[in-house]
Amino acid sequence: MNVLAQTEDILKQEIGEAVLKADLAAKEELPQIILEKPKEKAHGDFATNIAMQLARIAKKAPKQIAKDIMEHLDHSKASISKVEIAGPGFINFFMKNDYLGELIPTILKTDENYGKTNTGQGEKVQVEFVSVNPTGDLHLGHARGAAFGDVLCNILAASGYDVEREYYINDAGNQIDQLALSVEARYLQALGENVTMPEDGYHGDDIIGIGEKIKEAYGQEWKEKDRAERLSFFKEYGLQYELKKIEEDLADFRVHFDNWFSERTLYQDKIHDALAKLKDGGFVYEKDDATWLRSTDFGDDKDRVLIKSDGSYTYLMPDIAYHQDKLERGFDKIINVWGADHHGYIPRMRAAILALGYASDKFEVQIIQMVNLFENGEKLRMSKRTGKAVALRELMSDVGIDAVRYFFVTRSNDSQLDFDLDLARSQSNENPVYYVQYAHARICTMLKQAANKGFSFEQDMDPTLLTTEKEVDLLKKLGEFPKTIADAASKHTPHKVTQYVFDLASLLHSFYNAEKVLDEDQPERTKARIALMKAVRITLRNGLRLIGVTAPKKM
RNA sequence: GUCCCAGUAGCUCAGUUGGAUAGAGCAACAGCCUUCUAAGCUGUGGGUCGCAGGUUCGAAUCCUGCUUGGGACGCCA
Repeated sequence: MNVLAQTEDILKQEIGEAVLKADLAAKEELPQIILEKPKEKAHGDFATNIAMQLARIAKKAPKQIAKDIMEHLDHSKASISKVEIAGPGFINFFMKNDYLGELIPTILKTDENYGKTNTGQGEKVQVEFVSVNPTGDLHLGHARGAAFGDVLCNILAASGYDVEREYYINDAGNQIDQLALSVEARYLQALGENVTMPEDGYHGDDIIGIGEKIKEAYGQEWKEKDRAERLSFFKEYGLQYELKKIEEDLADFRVHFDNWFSERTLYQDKIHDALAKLKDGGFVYEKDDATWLRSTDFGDDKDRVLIKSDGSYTYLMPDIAYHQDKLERGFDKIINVWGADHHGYIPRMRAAILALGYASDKFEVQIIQMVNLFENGEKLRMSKRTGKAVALRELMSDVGIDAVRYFFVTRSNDSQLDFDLDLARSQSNENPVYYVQYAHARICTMLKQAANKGFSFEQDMDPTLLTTEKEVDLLKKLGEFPKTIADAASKHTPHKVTQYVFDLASLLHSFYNAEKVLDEDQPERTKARIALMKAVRITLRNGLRLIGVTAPKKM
């Protein structure tokens, strides 16, 4: 499936044997052989720095070592066409690139599976993301987390990991009581009463909508009722309303979850179990009428309250129980996608996990840095409280789902993102998503033309006819796709997929302008190029699918 | 004050677990549509990789200090 990786593996092995044959190092001294793809084409298909690494062990100059290795290489076994020594001791390999011939048939055959590998080997990974409190609209920052988490899951799944997507619903505790109070205020306001919003209430427009809806459905009915009963009803009503809206917004954003986990379910016994376990370990103590976790034993900079002096839990306590639950479900790794404002929370969570007796490397947090929104050259401040935040829904209809998703996964997650609304809105070449989609649409048009002109789509084409520089560049890039995805998956860097897809589109456009695909005078070459175009189309589409962006047939 | 993230071309950002002459898009400039989609292509200019030390054959990358911007430091969530 991954022909490029096979070529690399064989070459690495052959280098290793050459080192041994040249008697430069003993087998156990042999460092890991690293092949890199040189930036300069003139430096070959692969390069290795092994000679420099061996300089100490072999006690020879790197250039001499490189020469020794070169003389002991089996060229035919490793499909090498030429070897050069360059710079301080790099060995550059120019490959026969036979594998490129197999590439197109492989891609056409595997089609929508091209790019999938089993590098994850079925490792069970759970990704928990978004997990917004059901107290307001999803805004820009959440959208970035949603896009990141979703694409991360996509590439993990494509690389043979066993992935589960989970959303943690904070449907218990203080913020949900505040939601009930906010709904109450909006309801009474809808009835024309002059009530002020609670101090810690939620001021979003959506809550106003809830108040209106309750008024429409029930009129004055809830105003008359007992307050506790009323608040209890408003709490459930508001929660269901908010959750439904969040789920719909996410679905429209093409983000779906396998599991929606309710915080409330922890209150049956899981919190007690977790607390008991922490107590058994001796990591819990009482002070000032509160119950504390001695998280400083595990690297936190201060101890943390688990149960407040009024007897209620802090946010941390159920969250510890939640993480214990997740770990007990047998995942090899749980990845949490959190906003930048929660990064200070990591040490205490990690401490709790250690206190519970789990290995801390099973727990990973990906921090999504802030999104700064710009409009008319001015920075807009986002805040849930002021209700001025740009909602995801608004953004999707404004800018388009493809552009939003693409934009968010273009940047590395741990770097802040400036989102220019005017730029994202503009349906022009400034927007990179069109560039990639256009490449796909272009190929589709070509293939349609090919069919109209009666060119055959047979797979019996001759790949050796693809010899121009642009063709070879395209082929090599196509061959890198599975490795790129696997790499992005293992390093948890979805933005590498966006980068790849952009590079491939760029090569396609360049090829398109330099060479004509459909040429009646050269039927055999045309056949080969049509096959190449089909392979590029498949790869672009698969890449875009991983990002969650559509691949239009025409634009 | 402590901790986390970032500082790379005018702007927004990449930079392959330390590699060769640091890249892309946008912006600027000059070209390319009787030819499969010009939402495209080709070329040019543009850099003290925040600053200063250190580690080594080699540092944008690793270490230390400093500096700038953002964020977090609650018996809120």
